[in-house]
Amino acid sequence: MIRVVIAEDQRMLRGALGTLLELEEDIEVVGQAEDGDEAMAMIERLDPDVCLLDIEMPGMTGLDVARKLKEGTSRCKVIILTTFARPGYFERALEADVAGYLLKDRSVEELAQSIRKIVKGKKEFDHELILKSFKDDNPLTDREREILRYSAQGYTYKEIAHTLFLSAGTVRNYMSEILQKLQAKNKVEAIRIAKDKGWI
Amino acid sequence: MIRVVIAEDQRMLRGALGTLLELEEDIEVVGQAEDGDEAMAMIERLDPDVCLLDIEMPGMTGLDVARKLKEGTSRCKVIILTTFARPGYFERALEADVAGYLLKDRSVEELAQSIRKIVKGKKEFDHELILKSFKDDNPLTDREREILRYSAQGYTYKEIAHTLFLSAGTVRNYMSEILQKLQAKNKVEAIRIAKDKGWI
DNA sequence: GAATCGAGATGACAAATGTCATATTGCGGA
DNA sequence: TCCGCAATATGACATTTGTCATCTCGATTC
Repeated sequence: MIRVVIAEDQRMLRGALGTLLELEEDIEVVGQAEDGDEAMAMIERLDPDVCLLDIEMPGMTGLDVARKLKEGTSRCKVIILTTFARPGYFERALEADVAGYLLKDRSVEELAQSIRKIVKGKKEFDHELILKSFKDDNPLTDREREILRYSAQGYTYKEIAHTLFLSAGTVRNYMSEILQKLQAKNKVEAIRIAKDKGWI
Repeated sequence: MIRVVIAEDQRMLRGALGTLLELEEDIEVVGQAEDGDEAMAMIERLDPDVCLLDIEMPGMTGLDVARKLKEGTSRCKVIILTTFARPGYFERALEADVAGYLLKDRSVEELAQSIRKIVKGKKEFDHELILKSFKDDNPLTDREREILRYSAQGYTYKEIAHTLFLSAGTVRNYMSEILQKLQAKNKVEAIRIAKDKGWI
């Protein structure tokens, strides 16, 4: 019997997934969490074979949970299950050594198949992801990403400079660089592009 | 037997929903669409009792479909089924005379109950929505919304002015007004706030 | 018919944003 | 050791953004 924990904040999908996986002969859903923190606690307590993690959840994201599990001693295999085919997310998932990264654009039946393969030690990544991740490499440095993130919150350069202990001019320079890299004509467009690709 | 069409772009949820509703004694899922246009065609062809429409789909949104159905002669009851408790969406749904507006934060079992009630002529709206819609009223005029939407795409005022046959100064004036209404200190923040509330 | 209102325009101004050239420092590799 | 690169800074500059007072031109209302 494969013991599974599901972490997904949207109740309808979480419940449906639970019911349908439970219908499979060889799978047992031992826990359902609605946010990252609950998932983390549940995995440590129940020691399942596999956990399914959504990325965008309140509190800890699925990627946060994956990173933490990697640091710890858990033997639980991690499957990221998300809507977003964003190369940025995928990269970060790879860094956290996940066993699978699957899109919600699959059927539950296919998901069950993937779970079985992963338990046997295989890796499963959605093809679409792999293709994208070659093309759309994040061109931004850490600093640039940080500045773009603050900008996206609505901070002015002066405020960002103050927060990061930089001069306002430097922040402007970074933004100038960002705009060129992303081929955007202004902040707003840069933010849109970067969000779209999952770079911030 | 209650005949239902489901329109939802995310395959996993669509499939799961289909399977689980099909398990109910009195419900029959007669069609599943993955975008708004397909849903529209399917509803006209199959004449179901109820359709479940996601809002954010490629092509026509669920709200678009609801509006079109209202104009036409279909007797099909519309249920909007979405993640977003945004007052803006809710208002627009009411204008399209939908029979239900439910969040994906419910279980499938509860959804089935709501479908039954709606078929009998009742209306079903998620309480959360109703509360929010009193508080967070959209303060923006149509013109202002339009301008903010263009801004959110990354257009400069000059470009927006050109598109809408206005002067650049007028566009700036509108934005100035928008910033005050939303209590934002700049464009970026205004866009963030408005998106958050579902106003654009 | 006068008062009022809303959409749109204008101009002037201040502040923020974006571009560019150039300088310093420190670090990692050949 | 020397080279090059990345991070940071500065100053000068042009452009865009945001604020405000004021104007015109229909509609609407009284």
